[in-house]
Amino acid sequence: MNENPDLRRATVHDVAREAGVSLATVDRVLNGRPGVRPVTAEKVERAIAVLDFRRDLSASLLARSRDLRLRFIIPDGSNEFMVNLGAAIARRVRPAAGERMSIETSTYRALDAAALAASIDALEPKSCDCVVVVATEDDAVHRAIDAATRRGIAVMTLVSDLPGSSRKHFIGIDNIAAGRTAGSLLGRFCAAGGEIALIAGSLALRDHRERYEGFAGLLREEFPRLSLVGPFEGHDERAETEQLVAEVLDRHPNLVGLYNVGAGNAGLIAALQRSGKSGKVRVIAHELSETTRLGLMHGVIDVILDQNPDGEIRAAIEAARGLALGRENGESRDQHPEAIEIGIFLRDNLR
Amino acid sequence: MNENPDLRRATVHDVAREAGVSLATVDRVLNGRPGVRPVTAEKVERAIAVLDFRRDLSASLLARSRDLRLRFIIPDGSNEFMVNLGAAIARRVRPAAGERMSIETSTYRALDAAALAASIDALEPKSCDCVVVVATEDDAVHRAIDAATRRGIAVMTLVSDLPGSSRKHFIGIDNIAAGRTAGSLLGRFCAAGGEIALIAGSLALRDHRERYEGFAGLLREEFPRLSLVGPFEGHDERAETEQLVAEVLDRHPNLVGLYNVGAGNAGLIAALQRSGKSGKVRVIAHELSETTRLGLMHGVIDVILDQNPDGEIRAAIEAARGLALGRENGESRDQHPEAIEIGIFLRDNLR
DNA sequence: CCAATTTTGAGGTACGTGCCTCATGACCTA
DNA sequence: TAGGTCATGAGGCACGTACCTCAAAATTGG
Repeated sequence: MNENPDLRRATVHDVAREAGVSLATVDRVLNGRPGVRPVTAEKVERAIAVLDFRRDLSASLLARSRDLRLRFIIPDGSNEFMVNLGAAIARRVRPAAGERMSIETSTYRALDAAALAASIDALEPKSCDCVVVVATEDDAVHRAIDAATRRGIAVMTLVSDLPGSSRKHFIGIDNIAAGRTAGSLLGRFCAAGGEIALIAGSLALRDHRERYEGFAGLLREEFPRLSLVGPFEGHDERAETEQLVAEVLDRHPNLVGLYNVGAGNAGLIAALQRSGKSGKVRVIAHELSETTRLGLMHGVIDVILDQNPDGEIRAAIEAARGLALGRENGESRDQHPEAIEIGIFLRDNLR
Repeated sequence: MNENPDLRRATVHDVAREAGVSLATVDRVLNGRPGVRPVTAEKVERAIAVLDFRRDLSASLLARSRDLRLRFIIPDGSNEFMVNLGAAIARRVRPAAGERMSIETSTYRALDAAALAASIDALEPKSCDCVVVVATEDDAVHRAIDAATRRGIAVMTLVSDLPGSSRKHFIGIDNIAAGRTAGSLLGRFCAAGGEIALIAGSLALRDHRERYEGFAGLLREEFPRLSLVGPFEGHDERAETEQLVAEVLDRHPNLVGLYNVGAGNAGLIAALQRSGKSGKVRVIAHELSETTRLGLMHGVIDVILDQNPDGEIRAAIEAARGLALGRENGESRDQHPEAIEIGIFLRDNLR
């Protein structure tokens, strides 16, 4: 049984009384308005700390009679994962509106870093409080993020990080751990030993590289009876991946396992089915989608590692609220958002 | 790019205008106060539907100047999972307070259905809006839940459901799917065939039974080369489970896999280590905890299926907000909370 | 049709915060 | 010391909803 000691949370009035100043001054400090001597501001800060005052976000947004404006910027195109991500965002628009958050989405041509940077630069603080971007590793993007931060827009990265920039949070999975998990599973699936092939989209992509490294490292450490073939790059293209996998299967007739760290799963599935090896080779791939779901159902794919777009979007929205609360305040009382878990799906626990 | 068509959400004022009644009448309808003719109420309901009016929960709680009161009732005792569940609740108390929700927890003696029922009966609608219980299958509990619902307290079940009662939602995993998933993994781990043992706490427990059935069914359907030994009941006791597992390992020297659907993992691990078979038998168990975490790290356990207490608590809180919004309204506009995913953990993706 | 009762309207105050104006006080500089 | 700038206080209105009172209107029963 928990009894709450302070039944009522502290309000700005309490802070004013505790600090021995007027409400107006507290307001000026809280909202970063000018005209407060450092000494006075310090008194207010102390009172805030003493009373553990936390601004009531709902009342705050109510008073401003404006919503917290959140914008997602994601790559467009046919990448099934990004489409799912967009759908996950759309799914959250209504519920978020109920909590006074308006969500907008814009897209940029996939891999077009300049376009992404331009999109970020176009944001004005008066119409956007927080932006969440699926970043590509690029200097222009890096600069755009820093500039947006300076303009007072909170920036977060999603799925793929841009460490070193002024982004407040990264929302996404640990791709090295994902690679190791795939290795751990495949190692147990193929206990008898043999060859395992690794397919990637491009090793220039940070997430693909990290998955590969985690996977290869784990096999080396724990399953010396398994030998790694590849990595091969299929550039996340259906046709190219299909041909690539067909060739690999052909050249390595005793292949026992296959790990695709990238996209292009439709091609992978087609090649496996065509070769007649479906079900005989253990297969792990990434991201739940219509395609991979079917792959699981038909027994072509054994395991899917998934980023859980819904969870990521939820975490992003929650983190945005957190940032909105602690903004402008001297102390950054932002807690890190919960880490995104790697979803592991077999045919039997498909959601 | 999404442009919001109706920039402003509808307010009670809009509803009053649309319905051609006064604000007071709208208020009476919205909050179920008496003194409104059915005809008039109908007009208001129509206006609400037309404008897609949704009460602003934050403003509502602000106006009432009281928080949404949520109570969790969970079993006490040494069950590590329940302790974790309690910790997950505690972790959410502060963040929830920031959204005007006060959370309290009470416990009852594990498996003591009468005590649970009494706890539920003791709740008054004026000090509790919503209660979340880890239910045991019992008629008295069933009745207590129905009575609470009649008193105007929303009830939800957590972890273990009580279907047929008036509980609004069940928050928990699909235990049949969990059992099937375990079977699917163990089947692939032990592709060469052999004997697999199943340990349960008690088959009288709904979740244990369901996991067992899912597991056994899947092995039968997909892995005929594997034969199931058991189920054996260890009553979720450390010592009893340890002795049980030791006996099973002794009597079945060629055992290739082991699935524990219940608790008592400390005993399981001890028995495996003592027998010298740790690492030679593939092991799947349930619930991340200090114990099972160590089991994973040391290679005694291969996979842990987890309920994700944090996710469950979060879902429960979100669902409670949803119920608070739609209460008293004629239409039940409650959407079902997201299903809880079965977490799958190996040594390599421990969170 | 009158009286009793029920239904409805009008308007106020409150919640915690944001934002505005205006007045007053303190401080500095010439 | 006068004139100016800057810091601070006092207070009000707004946001959307809850809840209250009081009066006016509509409906009902006899």
